[in-house]
Amino acid sequence: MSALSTSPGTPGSPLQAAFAERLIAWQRQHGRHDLPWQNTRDPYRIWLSEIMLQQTQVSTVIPYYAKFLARFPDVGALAAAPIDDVMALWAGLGYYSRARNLHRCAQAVVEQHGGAFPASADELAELPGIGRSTAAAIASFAFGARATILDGNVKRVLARVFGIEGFPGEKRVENAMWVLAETLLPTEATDADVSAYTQGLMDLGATLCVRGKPECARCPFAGDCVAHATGRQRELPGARPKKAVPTRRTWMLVLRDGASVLLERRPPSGIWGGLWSLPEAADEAALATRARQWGATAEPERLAPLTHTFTHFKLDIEPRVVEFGGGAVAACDARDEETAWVPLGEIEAYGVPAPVRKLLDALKGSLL
DNA sequence: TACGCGTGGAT
DNA sequence: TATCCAAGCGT
Repeated sequence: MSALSTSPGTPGSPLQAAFAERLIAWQRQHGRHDLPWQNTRDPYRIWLSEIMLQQTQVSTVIPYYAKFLARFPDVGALAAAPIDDVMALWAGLGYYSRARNLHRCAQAVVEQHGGAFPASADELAELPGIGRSTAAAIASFAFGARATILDGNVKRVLARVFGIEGFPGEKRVENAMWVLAETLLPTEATDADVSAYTQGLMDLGATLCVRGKPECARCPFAGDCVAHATGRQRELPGARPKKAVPTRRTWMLVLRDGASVLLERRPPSGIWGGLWSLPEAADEAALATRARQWGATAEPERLAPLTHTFTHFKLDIEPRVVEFGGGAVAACDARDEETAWVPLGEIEAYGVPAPVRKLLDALKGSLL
């Protein structure tokens, strides 16, 4: 007997029937209505925002969203842009496969759908970078489709209100939540505003039913909430299983020619896939060898090390700087598709990982 | 199916 | 400071 089948969220319960109606009423009065991607039904804008918001907080997304809209006002403009321009604009936002899929998706919409996003969640979910939840969000916001999302906000709300045990990242728990979320959708008969319902799910989780200190006193479901009734808000949803975070170490070469540095294009997959970064090596000696191969004559000098923490590992970066010894930049043939000499003042034109950007910004400051 | 994939905000 | 994890997806 699972927790789900004994909870107040059992299909047919009073709350199950009233959930959508109450949520929509709450959203209209207390939800968010002025985010930059709201008050439009333009699928392009909604899609762009939803991709950026994957695993990323609203406050972080806002400036990136504005930059993208200004540079790429519609899906055609984005599809026609070089991928390097897209990566450069995305740099700093993280999860770079999103940017590559964003570009691929724009091209698919232009080439396969005549420039118009398909209107159903099922069709949207076939496009690159659009999974089940994002497809439902776009379909409901842009087209009023009756489809449910299941993001981190919804998982938290469902786990608490309906008392669903277990870590929602676990497949078995997530599947149960998808089933429950489907049953909670407003019925066809009510002719409800599905976009208000979807926004309500997000808003409730983002503004009241937050992880730290949920504001149960203001919650429309407090009277029916399992977590509230049992004082288990802090324990629901179930925590992610702890795992040790490994530490990796890498040596980065700042090959400097005046105020320009050499950047390398990273492979399309893996960490920082598709971005431009400094040449790397696995140890000090290997880096010195690479420096000589580029034409450096002196030994690379130590710069202040930095650490960068990812979700799944910690990276210790040992930067070394050396003056380019080859004279003219053209001498080492470093201007192909994979390498580029970049003036420190033009780094933002390249997609560069956040810690590398910080390192180069500091170097630029020291040269002034 | 579990895991790899970024960065910065919140506590 | 350390830890968690945010409007998830692809493989």
